[in-house]
Amino acid sequence: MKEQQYILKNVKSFEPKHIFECGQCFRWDKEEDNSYTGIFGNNVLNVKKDKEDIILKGICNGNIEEICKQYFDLETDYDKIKNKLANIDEYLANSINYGKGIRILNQDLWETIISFEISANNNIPRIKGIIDRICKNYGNEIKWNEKTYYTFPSIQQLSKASIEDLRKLGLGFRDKRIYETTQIFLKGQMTLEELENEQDTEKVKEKLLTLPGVGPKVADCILLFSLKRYEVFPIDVWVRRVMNELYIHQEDEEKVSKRQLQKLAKDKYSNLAGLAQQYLFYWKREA
DNA sequence: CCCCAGGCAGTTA
DNA sequence: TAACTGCCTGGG
Repeated sequence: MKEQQYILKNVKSFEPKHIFECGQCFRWDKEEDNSYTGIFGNNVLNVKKDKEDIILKGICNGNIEEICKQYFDLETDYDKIKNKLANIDEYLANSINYGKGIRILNQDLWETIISFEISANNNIPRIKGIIDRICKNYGNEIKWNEKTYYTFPSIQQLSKASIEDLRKLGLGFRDKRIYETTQIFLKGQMTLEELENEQDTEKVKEKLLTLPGVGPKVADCILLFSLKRYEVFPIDVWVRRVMNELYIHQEDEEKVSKRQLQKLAKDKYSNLAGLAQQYLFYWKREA
């Protein structure tokens, strides 16, 4: 495949650092020139901000423009979304100001399911390392600029890994969960299509929750980061921290349940709760 | 040495 | 249904 390039002129709401470091993805790495290189699908891409332009360059399996429009959610008007959210309260307005270039990527469902199962009780550097090793061992090679990159393995490719193989890659207790989830999709007991085609968010979530390694938080991440459900509100330790700090009296912090936080988020942010979560999360982690 | 990290699953009360 | 606990592993 040949290298392609696509330049976004004068684009608003697109900051590589915000997009790749707001916690939604694990396969983008910062380069020395502050650009980011990542792998998604069968594409390897470098994203560089140059003043008001975004330069997208890499090896694409198809037309780079169409692929990037889809992956970077370029059809969505983030200015409109941010205006709505910023009007909700001052805290949100501040956090949006901090992560104004965030976009929710349109990520592959299979990769997102496995990646967030791996994220359980884990930290980001280690999650990235584990996923790297999985791709190196079971994905396809793509060469670009003298470097070799690896795609995320398909269901069939990952099914070649035994529980012991996965343990050797450093998955720890998550090995069995990943193995069993892979088997479920390999055997067709659940399909990616049925998840993608189901319109009712609660029904998709119920299905996701039957997978080993998928609990409420992981299910919400899959819904938000791959299935475009902007209304879900994944609560992890950081989101709990930021919600406590902003909305809960200190003496009540221990008492407020996850369920109550969910209700609070829904009441405040309604159908944009997931986007609010991203801005708050990024702000709390960076600031 | 201990503690924790973007939770889940299994067990109690 | 809420509360509690163990879990692989690597870094601070």
